[in-house]
Amino acid sequence: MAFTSKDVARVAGVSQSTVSYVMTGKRPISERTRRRVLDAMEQLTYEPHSSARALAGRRTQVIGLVVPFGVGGEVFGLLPFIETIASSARAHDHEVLLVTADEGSAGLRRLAGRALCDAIIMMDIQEQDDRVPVAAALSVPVVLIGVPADPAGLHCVDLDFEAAARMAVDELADTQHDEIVVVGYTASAMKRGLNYVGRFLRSVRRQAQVRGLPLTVIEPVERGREAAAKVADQLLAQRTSGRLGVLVPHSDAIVPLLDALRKRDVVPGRDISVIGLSPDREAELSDPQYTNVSEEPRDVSRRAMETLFWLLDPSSAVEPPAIELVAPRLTRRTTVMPAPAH
Amino acid sequence: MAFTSKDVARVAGVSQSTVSYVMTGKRPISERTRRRVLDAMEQLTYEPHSSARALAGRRTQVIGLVVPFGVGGEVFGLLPFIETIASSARAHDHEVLLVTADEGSAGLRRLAGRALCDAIIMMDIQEQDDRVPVAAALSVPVVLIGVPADPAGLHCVDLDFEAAARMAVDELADTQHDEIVVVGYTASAMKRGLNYVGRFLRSVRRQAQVRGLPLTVIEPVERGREAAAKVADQLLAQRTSGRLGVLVPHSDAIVPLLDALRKRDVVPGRDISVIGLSPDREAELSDPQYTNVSEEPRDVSRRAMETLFWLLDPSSAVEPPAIELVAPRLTRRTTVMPAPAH
DNA sequence: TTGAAAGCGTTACCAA
DNA sequence: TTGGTAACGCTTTCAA
Repeated sequence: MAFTSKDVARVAGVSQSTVSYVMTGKRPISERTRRRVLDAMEQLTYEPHSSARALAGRRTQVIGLVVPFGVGGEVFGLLPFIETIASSARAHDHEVLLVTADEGSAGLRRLAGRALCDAIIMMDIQEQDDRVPVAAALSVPVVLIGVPADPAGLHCVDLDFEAAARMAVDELADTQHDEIVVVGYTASAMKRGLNYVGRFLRSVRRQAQVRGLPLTVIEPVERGREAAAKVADQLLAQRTSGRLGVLVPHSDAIVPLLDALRKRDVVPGRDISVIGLSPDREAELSDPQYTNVSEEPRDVSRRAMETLFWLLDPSSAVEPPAIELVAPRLTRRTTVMPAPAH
Repeated sequence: MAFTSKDVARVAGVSQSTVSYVMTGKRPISERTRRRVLDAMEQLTYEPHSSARALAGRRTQVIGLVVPFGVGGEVFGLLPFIETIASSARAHDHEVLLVTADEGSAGLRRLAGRALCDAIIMMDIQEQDDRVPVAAALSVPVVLIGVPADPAGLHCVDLDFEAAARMAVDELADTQHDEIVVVGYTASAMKRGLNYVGRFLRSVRRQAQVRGLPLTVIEPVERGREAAAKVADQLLAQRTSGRLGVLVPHSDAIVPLLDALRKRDVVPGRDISVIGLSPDREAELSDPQYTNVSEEPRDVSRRAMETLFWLLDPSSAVEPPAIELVAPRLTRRTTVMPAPAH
């Protein structure tokens, strides 16, 4: 049998409303009363009933998190996002309610309609995303991790994929490569229209032009090692000159490709260059460790949560930008040929 | 502005309690009334207020999920668990509230004390786990994924690690190996006292004895490729006879070890045998694809949820066993030497 | 500085 | 088959 604030009030010899005011701090309380109430709480190991609190106070202290489950593919590297969001929520005394993306707009309507949460973080945004207009019309604030074509007034936070593309192209240009091939996304990823696919590819094209490098995009690319083998052969056929740089924006595709190249006695970092777009951990644990541009999930999540808590309490700080892009980081490892010393 | 059941009642021309009974179905309602209420709901896009419902009905329709975040290591292969649990919860019209393991017992007390959920699933159980007695004393049912030394009356569901060990040893014995080495866990995993570490190792020892195979356990094993290189050297020194079988129960260690062996021109499946304990997906995507015993996260999660919903509504089915072990599956790939044909 | 009491939006009991 | 109403355990207004 759990205790209520009424029990606490009785033990402390005060009114129930006083107990409430001690908890919320919304009214000055004499030190003597405060002590007695806190002691009573301690003694009873009192915990406030969250539903009662939410009903009366119109605040659930819950953040809804829409994660890309059940949508097929690309759950790679998802955990750091969830982990960071969960810990940030806890730091603000909020809980995290998980909703899977396969519920689509219905999940959003349920979260808001049933007053299950105070705010929502939505991941895995598509370039054209049905859920975005729905989210924008919701009675609770929504922050997107990802940038759709039309954010409909919602706050967005994401990696700066345009900058990521530029950094990768620049790295290859600076090290005197004379040709770039992008090993693109899978047909299913393209069909899902993930927002960053386009953002990355468009920026690669632009920057390759700026740096005067010929560019080919191999697309779609299927998964698995047979597909990787085919791509490897294609790359080697493509390699007219000696300095070909390969960009692989799809985490899953990198390791199979490196394996396929090695099997053909083509050593990445000596005979060919490869830069992946992937979590640092993948790049470090692979063999060979590959040069990568990181997706910075922790930074992105942290900023998204800051934006969200600002929306919940705008007085607290200065308004975050509507679209906030986190700078990627390129880490040089072993798979890019150094510039020839001539 | 959201509508309430009172609004629905007004539109339908019935009392508010009738609206409630239409939703819960706990009282016979004439078809005519039912239709009018449902129409009114539709018209207003009414959604019941979850906190009000939870307060009055003493049911939150929320499942608390304690996941191993923030505890360092071993979040490998976690997603299939979460994904299966989330989808099973939805199928029963329940939400999932995420709590991270780094909160320890405090998280459990909060979940139950604040009436945040109706039941709890706890993952990542240690052999001696402080949280287990706390969980057992809670006012809400708790199901463990994992089997602690003392389950304190709680229901447990997990892979049958004893059977997994037996299967792996039998596979090596049946293919005429004459020596087994287990590449054990990291010092940190051992210190955390994960429940299945002991369950697996004890069973390997027993079964090796049954099959009359000499057994060595290398432990602790650190992460990364230098550590893997050291282990590889140790294995090759160990290999007195021609038929050495290696068991690697730690997912993270398998690929680095395979790489290290290959670098030493020792081909797994020809010169040495390796069986991993890991998700199937890892075993398939690695190069070479290795023979593994699967952890069956989906089966384990599904059964855990069935047990949990039985605890919430015992009338519905027959009581699940207190400790439910899911049979592992061994998939032969390329890393076990076939028995010599003599 | 404190208390009493009116909600918050449901569920479920008691009557009709 | 239905309606009225008392909880559920808080927050917050109004009074003192």
